[in-house]
Amino acid sequence: MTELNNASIAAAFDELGDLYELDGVVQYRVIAYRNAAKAVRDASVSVAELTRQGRATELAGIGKTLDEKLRALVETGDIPAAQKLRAKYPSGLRAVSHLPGFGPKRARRLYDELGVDSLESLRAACERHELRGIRGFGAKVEEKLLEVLDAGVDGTPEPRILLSRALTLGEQVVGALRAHPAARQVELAGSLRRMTDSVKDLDVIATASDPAALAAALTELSLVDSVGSAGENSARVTLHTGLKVDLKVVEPDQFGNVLQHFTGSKAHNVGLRELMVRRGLHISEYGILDDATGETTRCATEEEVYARLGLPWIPPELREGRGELQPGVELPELVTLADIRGDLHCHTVASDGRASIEEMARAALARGYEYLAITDHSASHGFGNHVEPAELERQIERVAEVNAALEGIEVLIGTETNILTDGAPDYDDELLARLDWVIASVHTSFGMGERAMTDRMVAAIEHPWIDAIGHPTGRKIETRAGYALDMERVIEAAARTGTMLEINAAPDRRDLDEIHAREAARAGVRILVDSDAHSARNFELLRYGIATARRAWLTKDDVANTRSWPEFAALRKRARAAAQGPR
DNA sequence: GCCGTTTTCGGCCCGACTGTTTTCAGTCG
Repeated sequence: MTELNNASIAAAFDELGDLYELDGVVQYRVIAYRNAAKAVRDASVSVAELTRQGRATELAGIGKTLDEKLRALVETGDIPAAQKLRAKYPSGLRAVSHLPGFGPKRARRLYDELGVDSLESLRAACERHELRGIRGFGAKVEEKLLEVLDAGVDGTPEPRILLSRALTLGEQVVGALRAHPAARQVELAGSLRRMTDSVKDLDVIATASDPAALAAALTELSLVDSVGSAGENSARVTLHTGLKVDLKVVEPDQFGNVLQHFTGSKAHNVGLRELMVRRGLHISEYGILDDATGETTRCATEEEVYARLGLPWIPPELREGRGELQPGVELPELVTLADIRGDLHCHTVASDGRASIEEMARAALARGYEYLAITDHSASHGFGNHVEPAELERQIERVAEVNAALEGIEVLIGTETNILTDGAPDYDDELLARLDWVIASVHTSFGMGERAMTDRMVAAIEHPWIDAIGHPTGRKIETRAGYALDMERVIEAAARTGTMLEINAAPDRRDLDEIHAREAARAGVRILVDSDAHSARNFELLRYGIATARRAWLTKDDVANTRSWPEFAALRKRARAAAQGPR
């Protein structure tokens, strides 16, 4: 049997939550399943393994009952309660309940009264005007529903947009609005401000001398394709790219409350309100109501909001309900882009990059870097753009020449060597030993089982000349899941051998992700944040790797390439082995 | 179904919007 990963366990809990909701159980029970799904999804260790060890209840939100359900899922591959409910409610009903404006209650009513059990039977019922006879439904609902069904909406969520793309657009929108004479403050909020992997839409919060004028200004931007609404203090538009933008113009004395509210996340805000209600404070986007005095406090800044709640200001990247609100928690001083002093993963024309060694080195120098490793693809890359051993010998010479010619930066000769299916690199050790730096990545045979893939990765980690693992899970955001990997074993091996693990900053990778990076750092693994630049401009992409590092609670000290070259050089596995002398 | 500076029972976040209703349930963020 294939190993149950956390994502599939979370999906099982979400499904069971939906089914219970259709069944009409008390809402808090449904919420418990949703919370459990999030806890499993956010868990940094294998929940299946945790369950087998009898430790699943250590997760917040997993109690006796959910532990039993977990055991059934791990042992049999399914949960008996889910099987029963699936037999009771046709699978098409879940799709109906996920239509816009629909939920479990309305789906259930149509099922009970009209026998609607799929999108097809729902359409038929609409066309026969049967819905208007049901309490709570009318002609308008039928009309809208047919529109939605004709548009091909099927209840599955719309694909999310990669952060890099949304942020580029968001910064253009914000820049344009800030330039407007009526604008005072203009800030991005929402998941974009939290720097999540991808976003659904874009929230902008502003203050202005003339709110209606600023709202109108948004609708007139050349980026805008269509205007949904524009009012006295808000506007909603869709950009040419399909991204929706929501602007809210608020009073300056509540800017802090609104910005905090719309930055989220939902989990953070719910957690914050639950925590504060016990202290007699009720938080909303309009202010903080104190039970004791009956007065509502409005805050001009977010700092004031958190201060009024007795908390330090929490960086947006940490607002995910992942422990940032736990009493007594010490918030880390997060790593910043300015802390980075070198990049250990980039490509040149020798493989699939666009620039020469010198161009890359000069660009790195211009960014203020103290070191740069040239790491072209190795001999079996498989996409045509690879470096044969003889070519790598010539790269060693070229890099030495550039390094000698350039003042102020250490240009390192490295490679991004492929990890073959047995875990070996695809250059021989003698050649690898002559390099300054070796990063190793999986680029082939993604389909191996978890055991074999993990063995492969651990073997690479244990290799004496492999200094770091590049994009360790191989995931592509919104496109493909990573290959099957037991990350606990990978992290343990990396910590034991002093092998670094990368946060690859390519915006569609951000791999390691924030969950694994946080766990790796906790285990004592040195984390790299690398651009994987394929052109001089690509060094800019490092900000997305830094965003992931911050979401992983990493400090400057957790990230290896915040160090000076001499300090970093000494941290490399090859340097540590040399320091220990011959074995 | 979970959980505990109101702890083993009785709570469990906040407000807007929508379409249907004469006072509100359900959905959404």
